[in-house]
Order: sequence, then C-alpha cells, then structure tokens
Amino acid sequence: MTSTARSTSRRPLSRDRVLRRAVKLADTSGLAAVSMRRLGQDLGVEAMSLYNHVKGKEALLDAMVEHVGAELNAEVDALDLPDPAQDWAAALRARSLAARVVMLRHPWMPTVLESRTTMSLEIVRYYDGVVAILTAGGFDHDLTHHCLHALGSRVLGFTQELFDPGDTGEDTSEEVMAQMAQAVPNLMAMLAEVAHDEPGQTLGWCDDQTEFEFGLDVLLDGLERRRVSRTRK
Amino acid sequence: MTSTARSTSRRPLSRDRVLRRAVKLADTSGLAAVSMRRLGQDLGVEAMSLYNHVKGKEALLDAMVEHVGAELNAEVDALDLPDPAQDWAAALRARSLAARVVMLRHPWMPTVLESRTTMSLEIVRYYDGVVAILTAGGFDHDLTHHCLHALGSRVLGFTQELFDPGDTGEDTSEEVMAQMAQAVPNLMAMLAEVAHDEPGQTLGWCDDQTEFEFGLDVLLDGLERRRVSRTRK
DNA sequence: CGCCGCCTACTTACGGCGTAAGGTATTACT
DNA sequence: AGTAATACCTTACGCCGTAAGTAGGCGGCG
Repeated sequence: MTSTARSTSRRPLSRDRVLRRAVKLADTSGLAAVSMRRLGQDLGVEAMSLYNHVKGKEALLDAMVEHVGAELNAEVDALDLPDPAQDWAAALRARSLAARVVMLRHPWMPTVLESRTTMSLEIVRYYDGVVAILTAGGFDHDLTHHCLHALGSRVLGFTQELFDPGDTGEDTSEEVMAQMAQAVPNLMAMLAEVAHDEPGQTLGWCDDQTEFEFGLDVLLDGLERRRVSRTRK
Repeated sequence: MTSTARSTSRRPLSRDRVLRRAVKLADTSGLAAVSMRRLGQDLGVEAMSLYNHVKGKEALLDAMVEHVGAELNAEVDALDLPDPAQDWAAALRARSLAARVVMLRHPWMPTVLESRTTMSLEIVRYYDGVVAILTAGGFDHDLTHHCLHALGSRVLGFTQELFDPGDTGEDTSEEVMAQMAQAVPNLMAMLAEVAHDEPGQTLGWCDDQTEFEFGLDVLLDGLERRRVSRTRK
C-alpha cells in the first residue's frame, strides 16, 4: 500500500495551521487558554510537536501578532480612502476605524502587543501607512513623529509606546535596515530626519516626557475647544 | 522566660508588609518575578503563609494596585494646583504629570491595571479628582464623561478603558453605592446624569464606539491645528 | 535494492507555578 | 492551666514551558 493512503487524519501540521489555531483559540477562549499543551491538543498533537514550527511560547506570541498584523494590513490596504492630500484627517480616521474593527476581533492583541519586546514588521508596516497619510496631508517629518506618539493607541484601537524602552537591538545591521527601508519607506524617511533633528537624545529614540506632554496638550486643547463651543451653543 | 524575648527574627508579617514587598519586588525584578513562592521567600516565609494575609494571587494583584493607587492619591492630593475655575487645563496638566511620575516608578502598573476585572477604589478616587477639575472648569457632566474616555490612558500615563466590559457586578448593592457616593462624589454625580442622558445603551455603561470616535476626533482636530500653525509660521 | 540522514511527531522528565487540605507551634484569654 | 485562635509549615495535585532523547516515514544516494 502507498504511504499516503493510510493516515487518514494526519494533515501534516504547518506553521500556518498552528498560528491560525492559536489565534482562534485566543479569540474564543482568551489569552490564558493559549498554552502549548492546550494548543497541541486542539491540533491533535502533543505539545512538543509544536516546537517544529515555532521556537517557543514567546515566538508563538510574536508570530500571532504578525499574523493578525497581516490581516490588519490586508484589510486596511484594500480600503479606498479619501485622498489624504485633500483631507488627511478623513483618511486617517477611516483607516483607524477599520483597524479598530480588526482589533476588536482579537481582544487579546493589546495585551500581547504590550508585552512584546521586539516589534512586529506588520505593525510597523501599518504605522508606515499612517506616516504616508500624514506626509501627504502636509505634515513635516518632525510633526509627523509627534503625531505618531500622540495618536499612540488610538490608531490601533489600543496600546501605547510601541517602540518603548531598551530596544537597543544591537542588531540594527545594515541588512535589516535595508529590508526595512523598502518595506516601510515613509517611516524610514521620517526617522532619518527626526534622529538628526533632536540632539537632546543620547541615541535611543525619543524623549518620552516630551512626547507625553505633546499628546496631553493636544488633548487638553481639543477638549477646551469642545467646551467653549458647547457652552456657547 | 517571656515568650516575646525569644524569637528574634520573627517579625510577624502583616498584610501591609506583604504588599510593600510585592510592590518592591515588581518594581525591581519585574512583574513575572512576583510569584507566591518567590514573594514568600523574600519575606522569609513559605508561600502558603501569604494566604493568611491575601486571598490569592489575583487578590494580591488587586491589592498591589490599591497600594500604588493610595501612593498616587497621596502625592497628587498634596499638590497645590492652579485654580481649575481659572485654568482647568493647567490644573489637569499638572495633576497628570504628577501621576505620571508615580506610574513611572511602577512600570508594571499598566499591565496589571489592564488585567484587573474589578476596579480599584483608589484609582476611581483618582478619576474623581479629574472630574472635579473638569466640572470646576466649566464642563457639563456629559462632556466630562466624554473627556474621561478621551483622556483615557493619558491622565494616568497609560492604559485605557478602565471600566471596560462585562463588569455587570451583580453586587451594585446600595451599601456599596452609598460608600462610593461619599468616596467619589463628583464621579457619582456625573454618572447619575450620564446614565440618563444616553438612552442608547442597554444598561451597561458607555458606547465604546462613540467614545473611541470622540477621542480620535479630538486628536485629529488638535493635530490639524498644530499642522496649520506650523506651516504658517 | 539497501542504506542513510532528515524531518516530523511522540515520550519522558524537570523545575516552577497557584493553591487545596491538613498539621503544628506560638500566642492570648480565661 | 487549659483552651481556642492565630500564624506558620508540609504535603500534594494539576497545571505550565521546554530540554533531551526516541521512533517512524520520507527522499536521495550508492
């Protein structure tokens, strides 16, 4: 007999199958339910078999973020937004709301995103799109950079400070940089300029305090405007 | 011989000692280091002894939040802020920055806060102070309510949606309500009104989508203003 | 054809986790 | 002194992530 005929239910288990199932498991049963044992069981496999497709638990979570990030970008890229050069706010608004819909499908994302120590390429790609809109809308790179911090969670529906602390990845090799430059050109252009413009920093990214105050002030201003317009009305 | 003389090192371990130590442990070694065993070891005690002072791990985390919340309120209440009736934004700004300082001392707080299912009285008290400022600043209750959502993380330095979903605590007894009313009068006043004003809701709090859009629009407006003022300059 | 190495999956085992149940010694009060 | 409560310890169970070692089916090579 041929070998293929026998094992009826032995669908061979792939990285993609693992990730899909992990995401579904988190969606339906909560993040806490995502254990290697439980996930293996869901796939009809022992826990250790998962290690053929995923390096470990942390890598699994990384990959889950990437998976959802891809879903996010796919949906967001398919949108046809208002021309940002005409009305950047409308474009960004629509994009943000679409992103929110995806995030609401995966309520565990904020938590996992916050706990990641490395940043996801897909998520960075998403931000690259935000930068593209802002740039087209007439923001210079410096202001765009502040905007990213100010929007923070809001554009994704959640979270904050994606590239937070201690991310001095020692491996900011040229190869990686080159790869990034083509995957996220707008972001890279912005960073190239901003890194120069702000000499206050040692060499690690941004001044958190400044950014926090910027975002806070934007909100306070906006709320004051809402207040007076309502009082007057 | 008297009994007290003997046991030299048997400092009797109190709830407060447990909490202090847990907070310190989280501060210095990260949230993951806070296990019952490790905490017990830090206090020279077996893990199970902690259960005399704390109901369990979850209750421990709740109590840690409460502990830091108390610290937060103590510091924030000691501030003397600008008169909110004169300049509410300055008052709220100063308060938020002070809160941020406390939060930065306890980097694990956002994560834990987000994972809590019940809300901390101290944190609610903090928000009550925010409401007090906004009200004094001329915001009506409805707008104040939107402001709380819009500020969300920003006032605490982090997090979002404190009273999120499914919090239908079945025990919103009158006794608890009465206790809250005196601990957080401004918040209660606001809620009493807002609950009526928004008939769109079944009976669970707020319309998340609306609040998200409100906060997003405040930011987008504010950023547009920054853009034009910079372009013009 | 046989053999080999590889890939995949399974097995076993270790140390850590939270905590239920039950034991013991110190203290406090009568 | 006797009793009851309190504070602490011991043991045990079922989870967890994962290191290490094992077995079976595969293609490619001689």
